[in-house]
Amino acid sequence: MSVIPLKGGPAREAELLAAVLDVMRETGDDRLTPDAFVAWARASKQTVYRRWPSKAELVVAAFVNAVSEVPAAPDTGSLREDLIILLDDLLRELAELGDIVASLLGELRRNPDLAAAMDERYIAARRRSVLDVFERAAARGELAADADIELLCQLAPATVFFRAMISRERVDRDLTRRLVDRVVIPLAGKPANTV
Amino acid sequence: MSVIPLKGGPAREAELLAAVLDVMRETGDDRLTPDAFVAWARASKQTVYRRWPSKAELVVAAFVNAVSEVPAAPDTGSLREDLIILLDDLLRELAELGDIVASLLGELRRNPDLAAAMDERYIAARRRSVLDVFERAAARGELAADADIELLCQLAPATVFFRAMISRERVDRDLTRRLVDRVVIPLAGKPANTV
Amino acid sequence: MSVIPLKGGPAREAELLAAVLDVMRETGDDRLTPDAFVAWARASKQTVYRRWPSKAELVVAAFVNAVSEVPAAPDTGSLREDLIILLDDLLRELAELGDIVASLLGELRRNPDLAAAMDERYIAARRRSVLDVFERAAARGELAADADIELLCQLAPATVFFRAMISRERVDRDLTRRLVDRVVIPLAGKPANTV
Amino acid sequence: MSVIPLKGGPAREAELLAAVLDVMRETGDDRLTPDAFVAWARASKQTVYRRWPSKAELVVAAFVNAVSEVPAAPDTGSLREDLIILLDDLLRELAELGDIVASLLGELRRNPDLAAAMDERYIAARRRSVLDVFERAAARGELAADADIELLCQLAPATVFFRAMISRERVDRDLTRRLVDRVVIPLAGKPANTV
DNA sequence: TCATAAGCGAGACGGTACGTCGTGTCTTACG
DNA sequence: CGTAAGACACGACGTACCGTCTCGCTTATGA
Repeated sequence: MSVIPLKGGPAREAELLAAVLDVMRETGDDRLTPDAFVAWARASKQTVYRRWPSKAELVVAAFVNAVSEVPAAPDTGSLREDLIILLDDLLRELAELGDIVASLLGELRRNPDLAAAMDERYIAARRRSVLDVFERAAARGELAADADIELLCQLAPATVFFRAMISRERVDRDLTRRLVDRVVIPLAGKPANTV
Repeated sequence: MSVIPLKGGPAREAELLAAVLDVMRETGDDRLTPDAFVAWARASKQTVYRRWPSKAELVVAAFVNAVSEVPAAPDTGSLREDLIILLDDLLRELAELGDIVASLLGELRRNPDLAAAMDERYIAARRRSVLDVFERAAARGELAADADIELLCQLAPATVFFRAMISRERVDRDLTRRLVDRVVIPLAGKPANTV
Repeated sequence: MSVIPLKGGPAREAELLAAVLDVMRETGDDRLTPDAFVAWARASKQTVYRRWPSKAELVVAAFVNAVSEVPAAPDTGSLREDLIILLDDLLRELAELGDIVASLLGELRRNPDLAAAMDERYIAARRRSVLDVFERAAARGELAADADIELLCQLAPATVFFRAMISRERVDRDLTRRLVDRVVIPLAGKPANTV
Repeated sequence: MSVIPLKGGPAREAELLAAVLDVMRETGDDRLTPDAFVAWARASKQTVYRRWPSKAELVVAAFVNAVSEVPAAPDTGSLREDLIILLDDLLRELAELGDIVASLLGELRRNPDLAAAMDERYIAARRRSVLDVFERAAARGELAADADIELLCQLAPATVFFRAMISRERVDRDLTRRLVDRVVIPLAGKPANTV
């Protein structure tokens, strides 16, 4: 019946995860129904559910697969430049995958396993990148000794997320620069007047 | 059949909205089914759907109804105290209604009307409170002339939301105080006294 | 609000019953919903339900009201002519009100009160007419002494009803004449060969 | 979750149709609700609605399924005996399924597809049986040459239906014998032996 | 070379949520 | 008090969604 032989094995896995995003883009947003998905991917329900035991797990897997290709933390030698690069990356991500994140938040809240996977494979990874940037800046002596790095590294991403997810305000490169130049750098840097 | 006469009119509306949260608390989280709800509230589907054309609209209405009772912005005479009060209020709200917000974010993203209602009745109202606090502080001369108030007033709530909704980190009074003392006040305050 | 003063009293009753048939004719068939009815009749639910405790009772009342205007049994002096007149009357009735009868049969079957009302005010009345005709024929000596009048008087109406209600076959004046000339008269009349 | 595997395919179809009558018998009469039915049959709404697009179609299908098992027309060699067997069969059917027929008549009247199915699978099949009986009688020379067979074969069933459905009079074996002996046989038989 | 198993596409299925519609009761305001 | 207007409780009805299961086919691997 099928003229095109269908692949199996791990290659299929990536293909299916990519199909998740394709269907979401196609149909507009996060309205991904199993039937629509398997029809689009020419897959069987069994093939999908064998790998990911629920739709939420599938979507999380597709999401972390999509964002896992982002390169390592930048290292321009400047805290400001590194932060801007990271935040602009986040901007792009949310523009493309924000719908998925939003649709997952409810599910994550009541599924600890899923939340753990999302945290480990996405949140923690990004946090690591930001911390790397800050640690390099500290090594370069760009940071105040008493800077609350844990809080500092969260302020800008939190604000970007807040505006993208909750308050639905505009999020653009102007915002990321304001955050870096008026919030993070002033709080992180050695105060000029103490020199 | 019914021995207890049931209320009608606008009084019923508030009763129904309160019932939404009751059922959600009862059943654990956002699993509010129309049948369970009308059974709990001794209401008819029509009675509900006449007022709110979908479950999402009902839940949003219940949410904004629940948070609309919060009193006006605090005015202790101190920016720091005012901010701490506001953030601790936010803390309480998210502890109680965070599940609802999380479960709504996906829906809000694809329903502009719903997002508008949520923004107008919740986000914008809270923003107004924070802005009031900052404006009073400015009037008292507590703020630097060039402070980016729009950004400043968003940093702390955004971080609280981020940790409560996305990164699922602990959110407590210690956090709100760190945010005020190490982020908002340092960025807002006049650097005059350090000269 | 209403510029036209609305009637009350028994006159309204007949008006409402007539409205039942009007709405049924308007909307095609027996799909009579209480809301549609009261809107059409500019009446209140209470006004209707005070008089007829259920939709079925209302429809039965409207039906018997509609068919109660049929004149008395014919008396042409000829059994054949009388029967044809009666059957053609039945034909007209079913053409106009057959939908109502059909839609009522299920309800009548499980509502003895309704069935009794229908029987008394419609079935029995018609039966009386047919029996009258037969009795006059018997008085004229047109009937065989051993004719099973009870059965005879039912054959033709039963066949008309069967074709109109159950087998949905064509029912016309040709059929009524066949019934009279080939069934009822041969069975009722004195057999020619016995003369 | 389900430990007992459930059948699929065409076997399920007959099972479901049988369940319709079971539930109807259980709940008394035609009060068949989709929810009660699927619960009783351990079926899904989709499973039912995929096959029969409405409750009415389901009930009609269950009815014709139930009556389609009736054996072929009797052939005792005697028109009278054959007719009595057929009418007594009809009697049993109406005693068991009369409620269903009555509750369907309204729906059949406004749904031509349903009426066609009912006619083809029930009415026409029964008519064929009666015609067979008459044709065999004609072949045996039991019928008058000018007998209106089309009408004749309808008289007795019509009367049985009329009394069972419309006039709600008693329908028993005495009636069927009266119909055969005083109506059908006298009208059908050759008058030769009376000469 | 053939058979035995494992993965797959296809899709029916059980279960449940969701929103619409029909029926009869009740309340409110008006005449 | 009876009425018009219409909100309401109750429950039937049909659609959509999620995850499980079965069937037959293809493809690898084993004898």
